[in-house]
Amino acid sequence: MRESSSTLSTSVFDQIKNEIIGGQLPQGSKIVETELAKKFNISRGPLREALHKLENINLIVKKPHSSTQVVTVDFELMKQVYQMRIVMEGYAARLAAENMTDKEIQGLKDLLNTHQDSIENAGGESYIQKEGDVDFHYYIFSKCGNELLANYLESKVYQLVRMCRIRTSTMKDRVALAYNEHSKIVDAISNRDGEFAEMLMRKHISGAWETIMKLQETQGDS
Amino acid sequence: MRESSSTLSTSVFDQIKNEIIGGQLPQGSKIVETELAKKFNISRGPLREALHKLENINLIVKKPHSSTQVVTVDFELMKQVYQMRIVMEGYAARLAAENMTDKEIQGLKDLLNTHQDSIENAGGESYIQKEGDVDFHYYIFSKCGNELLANYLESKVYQLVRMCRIRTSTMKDRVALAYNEHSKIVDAISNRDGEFAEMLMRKHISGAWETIMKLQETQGDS
DNA sequence: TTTTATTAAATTGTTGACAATTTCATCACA
DNA sequence: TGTGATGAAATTGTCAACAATTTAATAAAA
Repeated sequence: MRESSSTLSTSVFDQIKNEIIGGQLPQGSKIVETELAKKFNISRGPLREALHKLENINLIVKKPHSSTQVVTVDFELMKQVYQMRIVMEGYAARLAAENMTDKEIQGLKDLLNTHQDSIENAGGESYIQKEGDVDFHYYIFSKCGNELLANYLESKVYQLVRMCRIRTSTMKDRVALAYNEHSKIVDAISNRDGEFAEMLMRKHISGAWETIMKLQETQGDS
Repeated sequence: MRESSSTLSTSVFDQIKNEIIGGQLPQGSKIVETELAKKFNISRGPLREALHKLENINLIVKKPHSSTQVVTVDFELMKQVYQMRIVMEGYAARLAAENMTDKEIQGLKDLLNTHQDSIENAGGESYIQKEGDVDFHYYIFSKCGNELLANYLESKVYQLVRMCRIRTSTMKDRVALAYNEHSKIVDAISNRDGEFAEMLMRKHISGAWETIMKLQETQGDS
């Protein structure tokens, strides 16, 4: 996506991040600085900085003088992550209704239309909708007017969301449902009804979490 | 408070943090690694790690290859910080009402009583109540059952709150008012009414923000 | 056999020197 | 006088060696 790798540390940070999210570095696996440094052909200095950044976005956990591990996204953590989404994205929707410019709201409507098209054309192809879902949520919180909020969601919450293998996108039914819910949220924002937008967004994400929980029960842990 | 400084990096991190919050390192002042390293008698390695951590809790801002500055807490940032307090602490109160054990709720009631005593004894001495206010809020979000949420408030929000010089505690009237509002919040939590607790907490912090805004207007910027 | 010291190996924390980049002052030129 | 190029100083980024700490492996004792 972004090509900001002006320094070795940030470059390696991006690479390791992708490997963790992609699963090449498995959850819970032990991280040894010397090994990783050799792997990326850098010294331990910038590597340690990269690891620090990864720790700060909750992708690895460190104990001083001791072990460093890739985070394990268990059920409890995922529950907390979705609680954070519920409260933060809910409020972001409220702020968006209050602060977005008319032009930005029009952009949101356009985004929604492209998603509708892609759903119709792909006949419910889940992957596209999944990306669409992410785009939709990104659009709202990145333009809500509160950088602290947007930055936290992007840098800490969504990294962990990506690491959750079980996705609502695997449920075909939910694609259309999600679109309808998105549509109502856009209406509320367009009507400048912040309170309603917040409530709808909370319900929307709560619903996604309920779906994940059900899948978790039927599929077992992962 | 805490004496966790098992490593040079964390120790210096704590020291610099205190200097920033205390004002010895003024807002907006330029940070030079070599200077700071000399000041604390450490090399630049651990210092850089400390600076990275400080960047992560929003106390300094870095541009790659370029300037590093202590954050400037202007009105816009403070507004965003209080928005975050409103939404996150509101939700924490909801979770607390749902998740706190009976014993923890009793502890909250006890805490409230000690505050009442200190108000009566000190005759409205603001400092004590200010600390009491902080204790009250800390107690709730640290026992809400969501570590991510608690950690966020502690590490990213409250550091910035401390840097805001203008405090509601300077208004004597607000001390008693705050106590009453705290009391109602405790009742809602005790009654396991999460929705009400969230609403009350939102109102409580919104009120504090309104007070700050008024002071800001009369006193001018700072 | 189990438990507890003791010691060696592995790993992280720290340092000072070196390289790359940016910033700022100086000077030439229009 | 103002503007842009040039180079020196300051500052950050990177490296490889060293020190401190933890982990494990081994041996001694109960």
